Amino acid sequence: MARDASATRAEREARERVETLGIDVGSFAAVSNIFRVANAVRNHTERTLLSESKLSFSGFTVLWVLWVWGPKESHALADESGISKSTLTGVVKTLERLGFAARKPHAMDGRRVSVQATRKGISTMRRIFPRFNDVEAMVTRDLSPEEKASLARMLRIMLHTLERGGGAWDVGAVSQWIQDGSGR
Amino acid sequence: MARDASATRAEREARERVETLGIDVGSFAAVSNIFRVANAVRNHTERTLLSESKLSFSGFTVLWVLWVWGPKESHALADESGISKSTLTGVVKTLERLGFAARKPHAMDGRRVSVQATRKGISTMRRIFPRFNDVEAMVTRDLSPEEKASLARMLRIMLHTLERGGGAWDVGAVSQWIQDGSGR
DNA sequence: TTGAAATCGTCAGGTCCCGAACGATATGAT
DNA sequence: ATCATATCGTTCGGGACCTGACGATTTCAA
Repeated sequence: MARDASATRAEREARERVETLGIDVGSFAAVSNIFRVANAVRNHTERTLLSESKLSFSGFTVLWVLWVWGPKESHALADESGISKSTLTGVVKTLERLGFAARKPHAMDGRRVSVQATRKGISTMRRIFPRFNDVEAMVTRDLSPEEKASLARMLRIMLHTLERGGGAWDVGAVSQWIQDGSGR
Repeated sequence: MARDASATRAEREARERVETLGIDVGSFAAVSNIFRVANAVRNHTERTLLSESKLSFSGFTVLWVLWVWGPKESHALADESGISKSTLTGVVKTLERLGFAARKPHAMDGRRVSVQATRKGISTMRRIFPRFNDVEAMVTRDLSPEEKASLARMLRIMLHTLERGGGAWDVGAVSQWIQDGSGR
C-alpha cells in the first residue's frame, strides 16, 4: 500500500479513449505524471508554507536564486528562475514591496538593473528553505535514495534533451549545478 | 562563459549555503528537476502548439478531461484538471467563447452546472492531442521504454504519497531548531 | 414549516505569466 | 559625429490562478 504504483484513473480512461490515435502511452504516462506531481507540490507549498511569508512560488524561486547566487541582473535572474523578464519585473516589484529584495542600477550601463536579496530576504530564506526541503523529502519519502537519484537522473536527461531541441530550451547555470551536484 | 572561474566560486558558496542547513540534497534534486521539466514542457507547448488554437495549457487540460471523461460537473472537472473551481469558471468561460465547451444546467439541482465539450472541441482535441503526444515523445526520446515506465512508476508513488496527505504533511521538528540555529 | 447548515458555482481582488511593443541606453559603422 | 542597430528593463493587454467572500439552492432537523 505504501508503494502503490497502479495507473491512475485518468491514465486508464485516457488509454481507452485514445488507443485508436496511435498515442505513445509510455511517454504520455511519464510526462502527464510529471505535471501532476509538480502541480500538486507547488499548490501545496504555496498554500501552506509560502503563504506565511506572503511569497508566491515564483517569488520564492527568485528569492532562492538571489540567496544562493547573490546579486544578479534581471535577464539572468529571469532565465535562472524559469520565467520571462516581463514576469520578473512584477515579481521583483512584489519582492521589493515585501522588503525581500532591492533593485540596484548598474554603474556603467544605464540600461541594466541588478537585483539582490535584502537581509530580511536572506533570513527569510534561511528560515523557509529547510521547511520547503522537508516537503520535498516528505513527497519522496516512499522512494529509496537510489530511486530518488534515478528519478533526478532521468529528469536531467530530459532537461538535456530539451536543451538540444532548440535555442529556446535553454536552462540556466544553477540548474547545471542541481543536475550535477545532486551528490555531495 | 563556459569556463568562468568566478562562477565556480559562486557555485561552491551556494553549495555551502545550502549544506549547512542540513538539506536533503537527493530530494531537492529530484523535486526541483520535476519543476524544471514541467515548466519547460508547459511553456513550450503553450507557445508553439496550443497557441495555434488559442488554447492555454489549462484550457487544453480541461478540454482534454472533457474529451476523455465526457460531461463533468464543475467541482469534479476542476479537481480533475488540477485547478481551483474559481479558476475553472474563467477557463470554461474562455472555452465557451472559443466554442470548445458548453455549460448545461442540472435538471434537478439548480446549483450544479455540467460542462461538456462541443463537437468543435472534440475535433480540435483529436487533431491536437497526437501532436501534443509527439512533444511528450520528443522530450523523453533519450529514455528507454523501461526508463519511461520506471519514471512514471516513481511519480505515481509520489502522487499516492500526496493523496494520503493528512498528518503526513507535518513539518518535522528538525527544521524547527534549524530555523534559529544561526540567527541574523 | 421554517430556519440553520451544507453545498454549489461565481465574483472580487490581487499576483503571476506571457508576448509584443516601447522608451532608454549603448554600440558600431560610416 | 551621426545615425542605424542591438540590447536592456519596463509597460501593456489579456488570460490564468489563487483565496476568501458571496448569493443561490438544497438538505435536514426542530
